[in-house]
Parts: sequence; C-alpha cells; structure tokens
Amino acid sequence: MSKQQSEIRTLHAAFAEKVDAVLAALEMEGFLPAECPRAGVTVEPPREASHGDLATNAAMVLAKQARANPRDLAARIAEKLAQDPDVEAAEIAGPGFINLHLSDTAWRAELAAIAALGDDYGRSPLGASTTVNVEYVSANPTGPMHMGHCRGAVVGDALAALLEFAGHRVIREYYVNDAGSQVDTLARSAYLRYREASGEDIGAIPEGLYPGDYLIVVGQRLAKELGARFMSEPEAEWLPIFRAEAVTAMMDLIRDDLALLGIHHDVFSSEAALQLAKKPEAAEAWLRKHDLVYDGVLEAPKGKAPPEDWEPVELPLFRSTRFGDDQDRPIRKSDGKWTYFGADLAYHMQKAEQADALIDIWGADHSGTVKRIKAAVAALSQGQGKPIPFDVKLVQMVQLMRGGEPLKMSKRSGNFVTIAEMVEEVGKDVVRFTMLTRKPEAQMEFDFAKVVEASKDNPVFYVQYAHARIHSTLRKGAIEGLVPSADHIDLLGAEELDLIKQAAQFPRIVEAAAQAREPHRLAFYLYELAGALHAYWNLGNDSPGKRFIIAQESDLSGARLFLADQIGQVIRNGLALLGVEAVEEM
RNA sequence: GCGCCCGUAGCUCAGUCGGAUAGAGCACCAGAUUCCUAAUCUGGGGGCCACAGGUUCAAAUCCUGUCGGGCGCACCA
Repeated sequence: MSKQQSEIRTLHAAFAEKVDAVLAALEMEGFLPAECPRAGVTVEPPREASHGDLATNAAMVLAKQARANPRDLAARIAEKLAQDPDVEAAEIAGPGFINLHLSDTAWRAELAAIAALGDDYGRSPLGASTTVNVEYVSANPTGPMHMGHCRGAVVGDALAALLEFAGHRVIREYYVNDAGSQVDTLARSAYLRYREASGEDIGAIPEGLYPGDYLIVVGQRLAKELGARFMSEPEAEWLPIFRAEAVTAMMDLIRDDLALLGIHHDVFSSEAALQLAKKPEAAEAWLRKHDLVYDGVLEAPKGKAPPEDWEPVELPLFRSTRFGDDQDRPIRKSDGKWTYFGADLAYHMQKAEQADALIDIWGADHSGTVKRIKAAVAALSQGQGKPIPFDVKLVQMVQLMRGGEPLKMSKRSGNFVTIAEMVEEVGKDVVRFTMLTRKPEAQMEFDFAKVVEASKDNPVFYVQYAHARIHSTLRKGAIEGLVPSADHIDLLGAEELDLIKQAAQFPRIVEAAAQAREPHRLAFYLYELAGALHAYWNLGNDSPGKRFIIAQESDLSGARLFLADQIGQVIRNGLALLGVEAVEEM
C-alpha cells in the first residue's frame, strides 16, 4: 500500500478511532478512570437497520469502571460523537447502546475510498506484519490428490490469502511425509511397475501395494533411466533409489493437482530431510533435559479390547499429559526409529523458528492427535522463551453426492474421485467457492449435480453473475458515452446508499474473518453483497428511472456507474481472497 | 468406555471477542411478469436455537450434565 493510500480511512476504521478518541477525552475530563481498558468496546452496524448505521456498546461496557449508570455515561459519549460532522444523530437506546446515524455524505465518501484504494480496499494493518505459518494439504506423497484432501486445501489456501490481506506475512507450507513406511510401500509399488515396464508379467497387484495406474508411467520412466540393473538385486539395493524417485514423481503429481485448484505453497518441508538434519534428536535432548521425555511403558488402550498381539514395551514417552493430553505419547518406536509424532514435534519446532504463529489445517480423521501436538508446541514454547501461538483447524469430511445419491468410493481399490477429475467436471471456481460456503468444522455435502446449476440457488454463480452484470453494464454505458464519474455522487439516493453501506462492510469483514481465521465468512458476505446488487438491479425492472444507464441523464448515470464500478471492485477483492475468478461475462 | 467436532424453519445452512424483535436460500402458499435490465420478481406463513441446569444488565453464543449424529482411539500416517 502506498503512503498516500495508507492515509485513506475507510469509514468503519475511522469511526472506531473516533469512538476511541471520545473515550480518551472523557478520561481526560475525569468521567472515566485513567487508562481504563476498552477491550470490550465495539463499534459495528446494528442488526436492526432502524437503529442507525453504527452502534457502540461503550457505555454498557465501561459503566462499571466509571461507576456510572450506563445511560448517563451514554449521554456523555453521545454528546461528543454528535459533534462530528459525519454524524447526523446520536441516540441512546435500550440498556445504553449509542446509535449513530451517519450523514449521506459520509457514506458517499466511502465510494471514493474504494476507488482510490482499488485492489487494496479492505487491506488491513491488523496483523502488524507478524509472520504466520499456515501448513495445509500435507497429503502423503503416495498418489494423486483426491477428494479427502480438497477441503483442507481450499480452506488453508483461502485462510493464507486472508491473513496476508489482513496484514500478516504468511508462509504457505506443505509437510512431505517421505520418511514413513507408506513411502516404502510406494517404492515397492513403483518397483513392481518397473519390472512390468521391463517386460515382466506382474499379474495382479498384491494386497498391501498401491494398485493405481498413476505408477505405471513412473515404472516406465525408471525402466528407461535405470535399465534392467535392479531386476535381480535385493530390496535393500533398490529401495532408497525407488523411494526417492517415486516420491519426487508423486510430489510433481500433487503439485500439478494443487495448481489446478490455484494452490501454490512457498515451502515444501521434507520429513526425511528433517531427520537427516537430526532435528528430532535435538528436540528429544532438550525435552529430556527438562524432564518432558522419559522412558516408560505405554498403557494398553482403555475401553475397547486390546489387540491380540499387545505387549507392554518401554519407549521414550513425551509427557503430553502435563499439557492436557490423556496419555503420554511415544516419540520413538521400539526399533528406535521416530514415530510420526516424534518427527512432527521436531517439525513444529523448526516451523516456529521462522514464524510468530503456527496454524495447521488437518482433516477431521486426525482429531485424535490434536492434543499431543498442541502439548508439544506448548512444551517447545517454553524452550523458546516465548509462547508460540498455535492453532489446529480441523476440516470435516465431505460427502460426495450426485443428484442426491451418495457417491461410493473405495480407496483401497484405487477407485476414488481425484481432484483433477473434480476440477475437470465442475471447474476450479465451483470447487473452491462451494468448499467455502460452510464453516469448516461442520460436515458438508458436495453434490456434483447441484453445484453446476446456473441459477440463483447456486452461490458461486450468483456472486460471479453480479460481477459480470456490473461489467456488462459498464460496457453498455461506454457504448452510449456514459462513463463512471465521482463528480455527481451527491445524486445517489437511499437505495444506492444501502448498496454502499453493504460494500463498506468489506474491510471489517476481512478483519473479523482474519481474527477468527474463518475464510468462509467472506463467502457469505459476498453472497449478501451480490444479493444487494441484484435487488437494486431489479428496481430498474419496474422503474426505468432506477437503472444504471439512463441515456438522457449523464450526470446521474455517471454517478450510478461509479457506484456499480466500486461494488464490482469489492466483489473482485473478495473473490480474489477466495481464489475464485471474477468473471466479466457468464 | 474415552477424546474431538456438530445439533438453529420441512430441507441446506449463516449468525460478529455474549447485545436490541433469531436470519438467508430452497420447498410451500398467494400474487406479478411475454413492453422492459428475466440465468425471473414481490409478498406471506413457518422456530421450545436438541434437552435440563448454571454464569450476568443481557445467552443460539460461555460453563456443567443428558440425548442424538460424525470422526478418531496401541509403536500406523
């Protein structure tokens, strides 16, 4: 944001400052105790439009500290606010709300702010340039991306964009689990395809190996590059080579799939590299020193019947119970290798070295491991001497449907819906927007038949159509020599002001969504803004005088086209954060 | 048995660090519209916010318990 732009105050930000200034003045005058905390004070639009444009609860929140009746305190605050030229009336209502009615001029000025800020309208300094690491997707590199990964990918990506817009530095990170037994399985599966490509009849893919066709090309390439030299070698000879090759191939595949969704990570962190760098050892040493890791015996699982081959063994255990977990957790297996958790713990420590806050986006099937990783980060925070804010966002399962019928999938047979197929069928924008029209922690259905409907019932279409409608209106206006102009925005009346008020919400929606880390709020907001635009448009059906383009009235048309242009700008800014294209025609 | 998430209109879902009379779309009912900016429009009915307690000026929202649904529960990843 340029220096000049940073001096432009959006309306909601300006009023938050104004209320704050009034409270400061009352402190000076002795009506409020010095430096009284104002954390609970809000300035926001009331739900009920008749209550005015903005309302503040300041008097109710501060009444106790001021030892005053809320309504009396409200009167003092209201009196000062009423002196502001942008305030037409400041009324006291209910238990002590202060309702502000703003001047039309103040609202119209917001249009100019949108125009001046353009793509930066809504950008916020809230994050104060602190660095947030968002780790998302992190699917095992054993095959193409499928539906199970999709929601977390989209939510994580939109969240990253949102946080960036809200003033954070953001690291988009993918953790590559290239060190566990699953990648060994992958290597064996690729080896089999290599034998196949070298002319051997491999028959059916044995149970326990990955049967997917996507490994055929990998085998072919390896056969070409390596020749037949590994055909009769023992596994120990070829496994590391095939593992590395296969993982590389899978990550290329995954990157391509993610690109189809418009997702690009900044950092791909390898678990194998982490282990090679002895990061888990370093973490363990530190934890042992602080008595947070000890050698102990794992308890048998309670409640349900223990497995047949259950035997108590001594393992290095992390004291996660000290931080709220139900059980201490092993960081190494009995063969001395790291458990997933042991490596993940070190990985989080590594991430924390580069960031002020961490966010993980996980699938709901990992909910059982949230407590232990939170415990780990809490423990490691102590080592850093500062708390590391850490959030795990769980995204729930998506039930795929087609025309109301659930889609059957079996991962084992390799018969699952991939992201590539999905994007090809319904398009990136539909996938992304639909995934964001539900809060992530609630389960959702995704119906292939419904999401492609080009009708009002379909939120993606509805929002994109609003933008396209604006664009076509501007195009038509231009043909008639009518161009957007701020010269006569005083001609904009009540209906237009309603639209401006809706658009002016955008900056505070961005901040609220960023603070709550809930990108879906943007999607709902855009749906409402689009609704307001369509409603305004419909006025023109019955009253030609309410249309954007009125040939004989270039001043009025210019003002309305300016309005349309700015609404389009806000929709564009919002869709950009969601990674959905603001199309210019449908 | 334990942990996490969810429970809001018939359906799918919103609901701002707790705020004023709980919202939207679909469906339903009634109207409008073939002149137009129609990928339709306007209006209406519909709620014990799962249930029961608690916290306070104020609870769908926070706490406790119960019921219902989903996910998970050894060294897997």
